[in-house]
Amino acid sequence: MLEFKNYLKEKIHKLLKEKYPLNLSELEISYTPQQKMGDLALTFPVQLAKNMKKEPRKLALEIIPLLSSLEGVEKIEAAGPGYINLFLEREKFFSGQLHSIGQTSLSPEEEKIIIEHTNINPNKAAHIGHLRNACLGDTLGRCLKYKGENVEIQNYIDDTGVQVADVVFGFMELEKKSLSQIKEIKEKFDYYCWDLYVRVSSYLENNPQAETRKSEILKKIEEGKNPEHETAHHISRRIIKAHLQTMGRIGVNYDLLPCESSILHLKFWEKAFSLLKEKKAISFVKEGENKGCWVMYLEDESEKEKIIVRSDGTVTYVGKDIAYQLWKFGLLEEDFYYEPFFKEDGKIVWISTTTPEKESPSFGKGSQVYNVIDTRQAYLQKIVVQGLKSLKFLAQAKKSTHFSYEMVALSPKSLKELNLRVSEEDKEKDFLEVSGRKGLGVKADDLLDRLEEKALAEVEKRNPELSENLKKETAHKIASGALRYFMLKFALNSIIVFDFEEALSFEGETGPYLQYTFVRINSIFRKLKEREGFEEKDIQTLLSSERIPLEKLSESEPANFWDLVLYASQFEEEVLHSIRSMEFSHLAKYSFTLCQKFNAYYHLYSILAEENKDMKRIRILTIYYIREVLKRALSLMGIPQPELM
RNA sequence: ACGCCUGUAGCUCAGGGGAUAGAGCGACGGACUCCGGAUCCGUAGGUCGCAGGUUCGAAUCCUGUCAGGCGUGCCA
Repeated sequence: MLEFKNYLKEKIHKLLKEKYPLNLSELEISYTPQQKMGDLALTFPVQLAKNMKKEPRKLALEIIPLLSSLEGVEKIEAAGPGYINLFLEREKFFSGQLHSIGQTSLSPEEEKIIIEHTNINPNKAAHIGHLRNACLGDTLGRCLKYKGENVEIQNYIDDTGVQVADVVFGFMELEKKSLSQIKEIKEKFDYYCWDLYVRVSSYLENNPQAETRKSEILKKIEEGKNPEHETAHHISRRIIKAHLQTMGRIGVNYDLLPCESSILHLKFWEKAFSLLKEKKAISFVKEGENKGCWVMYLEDESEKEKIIVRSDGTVTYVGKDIAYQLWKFGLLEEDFYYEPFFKEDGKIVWISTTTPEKESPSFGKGSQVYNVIDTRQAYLQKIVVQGLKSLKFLAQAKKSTHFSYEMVALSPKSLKELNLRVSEEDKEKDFLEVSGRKGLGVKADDLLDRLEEKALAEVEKRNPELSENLKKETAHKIASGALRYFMLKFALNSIIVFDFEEALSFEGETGPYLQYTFVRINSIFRKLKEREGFEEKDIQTLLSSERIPLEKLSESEPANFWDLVLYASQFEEEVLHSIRSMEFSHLAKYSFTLCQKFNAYYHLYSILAEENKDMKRIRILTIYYIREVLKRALSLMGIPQPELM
């Protein structure tokens, strides 16, 4: 449809530009609210009439005869306040759609796009908040790749930060464990650290004098070559592996893990610092409360300046982030070294190091960068972009996108279910922020376990004859699909107040509903093969042989057929729309509606039992078309496609 | 105090100038001897927070206002 609309726009513009003041960009083509009004609606006459001081409806009627040469259009009508509605030639359109399956009319616009997502502190297990981030980032990546873009996924690891230091403190000071003792811990390590981190946080709150030791640990971790550093390194690497495994469960993976430790040791910041000073992007404060600091002034003068380098000479988090952002664009004249870290499905995830390695791919040097971080980081992201602007990297500043979304919070009901204790003050609230520090959160693996357990029970109920392995594999796919759809279906601005019952649902607007639809279609094809020996390759014969006699359809079928096909044809428009608006709930909603339309159709018209050959052929082609579109939609959302369920 | 976001059906949310405001859940009532009931069909349920304004047209844009959330660290 995207391609067809582009053709229409250009053609209409060409036909009308002599007579009317009309811009190609203003020529929006939308859909009619009802099939009987036609398929596509041109709304421009209303606006045009205003500019020309004419009556809209008259203008529409005046224009219609000029459009008679549009290909693929059967009928044109004036409608409503002055719209021009187009009726498409159905057979031609449907046939065209079938023949172009597998081709895309989207095309890349960038040299290379870098997406940074997940970014979990490597000191505890991943939780539901991290899952939202990963699902969004991963889906963005999948959609951009579908569009043809060259995409690199980075997962930034803050392996030298205070959060890791906290857990090092816990092991060394609270548990008095040596590194070898830590290595011997057999329990799920990210869970172990989750609890320890909570203990440390409350200990530090009650024992402020311990901060001295913590600062010392932090410093030693940065310095390297000491027990604190070794411990931190062990913890972070082991937890990163746990995170990669967790994310692997829902089909999320990465190309590169850039580490803060590498940024420190390779002196990325020093390079960025001299650049910032050289271009006068930051200034040294001699007077006042920020005396001795290097600060950046914001474009928006109402906002106060942001400290980049503290009066003791240490750099803040944003400072390091500016250096990292510069590197992503290839603007730093410095690079990491890389080594393989983890293998997944034969694909290597690389990690940054400080020592040269024999062979490694090239990373960074993006022409566009997306940072997937929740909305609470909006201020800091703004400063990172300001940094680029101040350095006169205006093009890169424009191509730096904060992919912002609201947080995941916990409902009071979920808290109760988790047996988490909450302060009196927090009890009053409608929802509670997830907090690793307080241990308030649903661990990602726990949620996935529960989803898999429930899915397995459902599979067991329906397909008891399957092998154990197949049951488990199917349950895993359903669990993953349920979670991914759940994380995608909310608009970015919407806070997800997490509720178990809702998240564990497999009915209604859920991932499994979409998967079920897909399974049903495949089931028809499986039966066609079993009963009639009809195979996939026969679809191609059906397609190429003769025309599709839509006139053989009767009663309500033409309308239902056309409604379904026309909607399915909008897939690529939806993908593009989702990318442009960075709102993947559009894609989720679209896929759901497509399934609803299919399921309604499915209940009305049978395929296997249909005796009329022409009708059967049309229906087979229809469900084939829907399956192909649905397949692509699911894969863009990272929702697995089970054989059965 | 300032900045950003949110307020739509009992609940969770779509729709973000255009034709009759939609889903899911929950409630109630139904569905094929037939391709999978994780499905489908129907009924009830709405002053789109409130008040102004712009427009041929406003849930949508603007202003004000009320309510809630999140930011505004020499934390990360």
